[in-house]
Amino acid sequence: MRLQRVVGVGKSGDFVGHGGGLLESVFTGSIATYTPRAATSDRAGSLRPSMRLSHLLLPTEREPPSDAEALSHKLMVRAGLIRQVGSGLWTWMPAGWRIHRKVEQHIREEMDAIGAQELLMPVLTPAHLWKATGRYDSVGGELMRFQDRKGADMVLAMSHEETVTFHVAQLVRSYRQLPLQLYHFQIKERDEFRPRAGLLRTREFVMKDAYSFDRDPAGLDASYELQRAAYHRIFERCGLRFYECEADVGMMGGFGAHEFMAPCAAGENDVALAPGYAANVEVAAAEPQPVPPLRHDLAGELHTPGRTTVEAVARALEVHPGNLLKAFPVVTEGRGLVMILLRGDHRVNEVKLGTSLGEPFRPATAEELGGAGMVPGFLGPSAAVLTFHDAAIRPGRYVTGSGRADHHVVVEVEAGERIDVRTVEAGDTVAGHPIAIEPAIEIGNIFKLGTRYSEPLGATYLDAHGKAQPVVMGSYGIGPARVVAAAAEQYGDEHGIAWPRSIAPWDVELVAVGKAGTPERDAADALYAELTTSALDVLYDDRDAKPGEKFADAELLGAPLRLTLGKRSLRSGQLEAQRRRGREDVEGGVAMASAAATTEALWGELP
RNA sequence: CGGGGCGUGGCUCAGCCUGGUAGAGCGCCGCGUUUGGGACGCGGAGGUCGGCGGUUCGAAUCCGCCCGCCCCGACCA
Repeated sequence: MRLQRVVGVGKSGDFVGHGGGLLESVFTGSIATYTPRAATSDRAGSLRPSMRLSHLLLPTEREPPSDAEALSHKLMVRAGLIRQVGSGLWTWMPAGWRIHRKVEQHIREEMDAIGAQELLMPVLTPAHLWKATGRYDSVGGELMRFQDRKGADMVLAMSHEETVTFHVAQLVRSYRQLPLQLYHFQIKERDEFRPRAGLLRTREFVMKDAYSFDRDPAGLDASYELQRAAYHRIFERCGLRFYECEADVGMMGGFGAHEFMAPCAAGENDVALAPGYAANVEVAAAEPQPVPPLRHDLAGELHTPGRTTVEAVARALEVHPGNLLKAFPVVTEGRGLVMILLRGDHRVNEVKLGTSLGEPFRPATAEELGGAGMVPGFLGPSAAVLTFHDAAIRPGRYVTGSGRADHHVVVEVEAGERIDVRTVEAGDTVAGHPIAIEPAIEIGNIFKLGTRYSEPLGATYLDAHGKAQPVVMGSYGIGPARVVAAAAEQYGDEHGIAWPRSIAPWDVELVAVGKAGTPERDAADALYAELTTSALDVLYDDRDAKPGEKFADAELLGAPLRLTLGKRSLRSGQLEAQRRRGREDVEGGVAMASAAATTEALWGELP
């Protein structure tokens, strides 16, 4: 079962800041301290339970920052959750940090539940660890490097494989100590080329990174599966729409990876989706859409003056672009000039191409093509150059560049070896189902690392036969800030953010309509006091502001339930209640006499 | 790093072309009237106009260099 929620570190539900007299600073709320709370599966963490808005630093804005484009960026700044410090650098304001901490806590509880142990490793890291694994040189400008006052090379960790493996190398000696899983929440520093979209891509962010250490690949498979299942529970608890998909292993190295993607308009990854299938387009493979056969009357060499693009040639010859072969010349270190042929209507996927080639490549220059006797714009298969055909190229007749200017030629392509390097397109099929392509933000990933780090860092253990074996590792990351931003993307509307209840900064916002000293305000004060003893965390808007402003701020901040108490309530004995998701009024309201219990029940039914 | 855009009070912006006492709305402070969807009146506070240099009698405005921020691309977990 889940951990019991423990509350009670804080002093009370209220805080009266400086400036109040002695009498005023006697707290005005009830004693929320040490109130036992029922464990609820999608509740997270222990935070100061309730709060008066008049004492909260919540810098809401009527207008979004002029440079914001992504919905989450606009809304999170407007709602007073985050403020920018520099490019890709953000401060979490108090309300926003509550959300972040709730996400962290869901993650923490699920990591603990699979037996992972929390520790904390430093950001500042001696460079020799990164030199040992080769990443000091291989990673590039994203890794922040500098020297300390003694002149020692240092890095700011962008990930902690090196550090955690360093410890395991020292501390784990025996197979009896394995398997082992360690994790922490720590700042990562990545000097991104281009931070963007508020929190979606930043240069500094908190990451939960977990690492598994096993005796052998079968053990890794088991650990990986534990993490995979925990990830599903975490993102479900956070209320996100998400899917797991096949991923490229990228800079982490290793031999297996899945990404957890949250679909949203501002997402910077494209994901190919079909029933039972989800894959980053960087790895996605699908059946291409068929093209009609090439016109029979075309044959041999064709005069195509000035037609240097697929589109121009197809239009001039009145054929489908898929009847052409497109040539994509690249240069690799190991193989020199290489020609990649694709169907004319397809686009090369550079990540897939890199994976297929197994080495870095760059586009060939005009000079290099000229040196090989080729004319840009009229490229085609050439016996002189190593050539690969994309998997979508079926045997048949195609129009392709002839190798000399202003001429194309019809060629017969036969069956043969293929590599899959094209970008899949909406409408291609997987197992007969057409795929859709959707933008998404990566909120987590899991990698099978194998011995990529344990070998260079000497992380070995003695097996039952007394023989040294490298520890087999996995690595598992989640960016809580991206989880928060993804929720804002998915549940934001023109009024603000309708948080899933499990990560909302407060469970309920109580809006007092009526200024201080009125009977309705006194009633609201009393209700707040009562609610602070319930299982719910309440934000009490006790400001002397216009009702419209309070409602607008409540909708911006997005507590899943809003209670309103005003004169009407005193007359009717009913509070008004509105569910934030869909801005839907609770029919009949909530009886003041049993407000706490009813509100808890209502909250329990929210998404 | 390539292309584009922008930097004027806490926020959104005008003023710049055509040089001449720094403006508006919102927000903030005070007083009053208001009070169920971002009210109104009166009075206030707040800005080295991103920085440095140049031109000029005079620069937010013109010129040069630099810095910062955003978007697209490249790149990237």
